Amino acid sequence: MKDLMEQKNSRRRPARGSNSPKRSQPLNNMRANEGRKAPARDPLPTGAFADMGIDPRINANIAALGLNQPTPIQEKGIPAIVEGRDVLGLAQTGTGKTAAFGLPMLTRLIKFGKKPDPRTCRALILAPTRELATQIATNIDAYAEGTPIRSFRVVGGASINVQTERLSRGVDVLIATPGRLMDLIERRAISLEATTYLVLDEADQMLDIGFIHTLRKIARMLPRERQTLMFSATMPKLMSELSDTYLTNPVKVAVNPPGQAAKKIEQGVHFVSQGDKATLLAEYMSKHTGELAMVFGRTKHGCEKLTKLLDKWGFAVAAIHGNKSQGQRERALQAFRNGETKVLVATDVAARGLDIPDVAHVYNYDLPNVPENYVHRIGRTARAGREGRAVAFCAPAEVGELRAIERAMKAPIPVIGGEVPTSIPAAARGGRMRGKPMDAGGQKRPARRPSRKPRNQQA
DNA sequence: AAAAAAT
Repeated sequence: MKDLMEQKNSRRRPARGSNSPKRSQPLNNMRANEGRKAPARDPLPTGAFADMGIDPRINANIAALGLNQPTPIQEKGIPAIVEGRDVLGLAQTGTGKTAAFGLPMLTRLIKFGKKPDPRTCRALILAPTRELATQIATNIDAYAEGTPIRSFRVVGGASINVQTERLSRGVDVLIATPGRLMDLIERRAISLEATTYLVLDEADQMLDIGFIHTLRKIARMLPRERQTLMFSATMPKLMSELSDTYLTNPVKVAVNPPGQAAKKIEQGVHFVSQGDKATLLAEYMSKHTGELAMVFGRTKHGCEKLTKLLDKWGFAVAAIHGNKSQGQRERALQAFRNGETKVLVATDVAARGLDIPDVAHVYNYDLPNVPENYVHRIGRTARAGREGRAVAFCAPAEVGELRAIERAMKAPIPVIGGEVPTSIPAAARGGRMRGKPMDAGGQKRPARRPSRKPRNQQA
């Protein structure tokens, strides 16, 4: 199967296959281990993951990848999943989620081995964006190398015939975005009747109207007797409703308080007029040339415009958003991962989950209109224990969004530049109007607006 | 109100 995925990708030459970024560190660890042991022996299952019941072959693979020390979510989640329990995981990406569900699930697939029938899959992983599905597939392949387990990724924007053809042989692990999967189901290219493992990744992003409908339809096609793993960064009401529907007596695992950004990210907000944002961005980036930066815009069109401008100004820049072809999206991401382009301009399609270890800066060129997306966006930096910076550009019209973000994060973002727009009452910024609640009333409303509303006595 | 996901 790998050949198939590779085949599809190999139109572009640059050695792709394992684009695992975590290669460099791992080797040290391996050497350290070899030193202590007789060389050239079987990779004996040792270490924390083996103790949690992970298959020895998989264990050897992840050791080679440098995964030795389980992250909190792995530590809590893996034993439960190995046991066959349902799990509800509250965690952002970057917490080791993919391994947390991937390792134990693959272990079980090996343990209860049986080949998949044609046009069936034994396990299904659903993700909200194509790039995320691709990333998960890459990781799963790396974990499962040398085992009989075969995985395959199906997403939109790629030839459906190739996918149909591959599915005709059946697959152990299917990684999919909902739309394309539904299409394949309707074409009878795949049936979920024998799928006894379901993983919903970034589930809260799949709650959107239109998405959730497809999700429910898909979920109905799986057997009731199955193991379901659900991961979400936040837990809105609809989310817990969903988990009640799909999970049976789940083990709940939460790592770092929901809605809170990781700590190694140095954050700041710079107030600036909308028209001066591009120049300001160029200034910031010029101070850190050679370092990877992600720039988030609000609209596809806005991202496109900004990309052209930055390109004109000489930045090595690429863009990723929903108006680009899948090929362009993949090339942009690949070039960014390689460091060929230092700047990636993106809509919220890239806000979640993407794991690009070298991203040093996140610029919120436009503030997100969904406050939680701020946390996801800045989570693209400071990965794998590195440091990262996140700068938000706030135009006068965006102050409302800024406050919403601060409320969601339960913390103010330090002001690092520009003037706090004057239309905002001073009390609301920083000062927090301590002590005296009402007596500032006079200046709270900035002067009284002329008539407009004939309302009552006033005017 | 915007973006994503099927063509």
